[in-house]
Amino acid sequence: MILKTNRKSLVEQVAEQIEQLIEQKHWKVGDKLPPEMELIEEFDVSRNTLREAVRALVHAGLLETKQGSGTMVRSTSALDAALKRHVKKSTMLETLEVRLALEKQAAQMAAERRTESDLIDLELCINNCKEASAKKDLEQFISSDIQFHKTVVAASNNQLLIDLYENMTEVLFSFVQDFMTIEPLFPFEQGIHLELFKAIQKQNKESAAAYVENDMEVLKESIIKIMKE
Amino acid sequence: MILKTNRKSLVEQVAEQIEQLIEQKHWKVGDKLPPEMELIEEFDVSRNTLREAVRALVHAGLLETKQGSGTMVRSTSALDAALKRHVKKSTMLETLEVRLALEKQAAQMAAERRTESDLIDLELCINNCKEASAKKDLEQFISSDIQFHKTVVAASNNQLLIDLYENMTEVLFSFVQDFMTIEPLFPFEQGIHLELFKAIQKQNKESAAAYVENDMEVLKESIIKIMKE
DNA sequence: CCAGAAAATTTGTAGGATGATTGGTACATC
DNA sequence: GATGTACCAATCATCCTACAAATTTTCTGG
Repeated sequence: MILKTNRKSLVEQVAEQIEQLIEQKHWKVGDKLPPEMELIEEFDVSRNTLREAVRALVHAGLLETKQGSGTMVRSTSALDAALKRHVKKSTMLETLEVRLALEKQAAQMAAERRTESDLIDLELCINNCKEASAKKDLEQFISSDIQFHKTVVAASNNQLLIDLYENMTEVLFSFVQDFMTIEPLFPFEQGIHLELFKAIQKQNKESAAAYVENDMEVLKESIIKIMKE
Repeated sequence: MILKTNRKSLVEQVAEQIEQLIEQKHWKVGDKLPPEMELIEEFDVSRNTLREAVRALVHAGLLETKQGSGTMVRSTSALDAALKRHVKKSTMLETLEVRLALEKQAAQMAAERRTESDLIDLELCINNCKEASAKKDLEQFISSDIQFHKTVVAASNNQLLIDLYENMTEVLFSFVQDFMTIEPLFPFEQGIHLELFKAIQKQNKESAAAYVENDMEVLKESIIKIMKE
C-alpha cells in the first residue's frame, strides 16, 4: 500500500489552523484577529500566503475583513454561508418542504428523547407566544413562534439536524417576513403549539409528526396564496 | 440618503465571475482553467488578486490546483465541500437520522408526484439489484442499492432535497463502506425495494414513508452492531 | 473640551523574483 | 522496440517590496 502524497499547501495549513482556533473559541464571534503583520510572524509565512488563507475563510463566511479596520470572526461554521448561497437558487416551496422533513423527524425524536428541561423551555416559548398574541405584537409573536419551533428541534438532540433546520428557517423567513401577515394565524399556531407540546410531553411520536405536518400544510397554503397575489 | 459603500473587493468580484462561469458550464467539471497569466490578463487584475480569488474557490471545493499542472474544475457546487466538512464533525448516527428525515419526506412526495418515467427508472434499479444479488456481486449490489434510493429521492422533484440527500448518502457510505458487509441484508433490502416501489406506484404516501422508516431502522441497528465490535 | 487636521495602523492591489512540481521530449542504452 | 535517464518548458507556490485606500488614533489650535 502506497501512502497518498498528502503534503498540504502552506495556505491550507494556515487556513486550517485559523479555523481550529475559531472552533476552539480562541477567537470568538465578533473578536478582531491580530493584524496581518502579527499573524505573519506567528504562522511564519509570507504576507501573500497568509492573505490567501484569510481570504479563503472570508469567502467561506467565517471571517470578515474591513480595509483599514481589521479582520473579524463572523461565524463559527462555514455551512451557513454555503447553504444560504445554495438555497438562494431554490424556490421557497422547495425550502419549505425540506424544512418540513427536518422538523417532522425532529419532533418525533424530541418526543422520544425530551427531558424535563426541554419541556420547561417549550412551555416558556408557548407563554411568550400567548403574551405576544394578547398584545397583538406581531414581531414578538413571530420571533417567539420561531423560537418554539427551534426549541422542538433542539430537543431532538441531533446537532446536524439542528444546524440544517436553523438555516432553512432563517432563509425562509428572510423570504417571507417582508410581505407576510400571519396575524390571522395566531389562534391556529397557538393551538398547534399546545397540541405538539402535549404530544412531546406524552412521548407520542406519531401525533407529534402529525401536528408538524398539519402546521406546515397550513403555512404552505398561506405562502402559495400570497404568492398568487 | 447616501448609498452604502457597496464596492465589493476585486477578489470577490473575480471569484464570483469564476463561479458563474463554472455554473454556466463555460468551464465544466474536469476542465482545466487557463494558466494564471492568462486569467490575469482576462480579468485585468494583479497576480495576487487572482490567486486569492482562485484560492477561495479551491478552499470552497469548486477548484483544485496542482503545482506544475494547472487548475481544474472539481465541482459545480460549494455545498458539497462545506457539508462534508461539517458532517465530519457529526456522528454517523446523526447523519443517518438526517438522511432518514430527507428520504422519508422524499418518498412521500415521490408517491404523490411520480411520473411513468420515474417508475421505469425505479424498476431498472430493482432489476440491477436482483442481478447483482444473483451474482453475489457485493459492489454492484451496493451501487445499485444506492442508485435505487437516489432515484426515489429524485422522483420527489425537489432539487434542494436531492442535493442534501446525495451528500448525506455519500458521507455515510464513505464512513461504512470499508468495514461493512451487508450481504446478509440482500433479501431484506430487495423486499423493501419492491414494497416501496409498489407504494409509490399506487401513490400511497403513508406506506411509502413506513417502508423507508423500516429500512432505515434496520440499517441503523446493523451500524450500531458493527460499531460495538 | 472639542473640532478638525495629521499621523499611524491596517487591509487592498500591483508587480517582480525565485523555487518546486508536473508533464513531456529527446536520447542513449540494452 | 522497450526502457530508463537527462533535460526542458509550463505552471503553480512562496516570498518580497511598494504603494493605495480606508479606518482609527493622536495631536493641535482655538
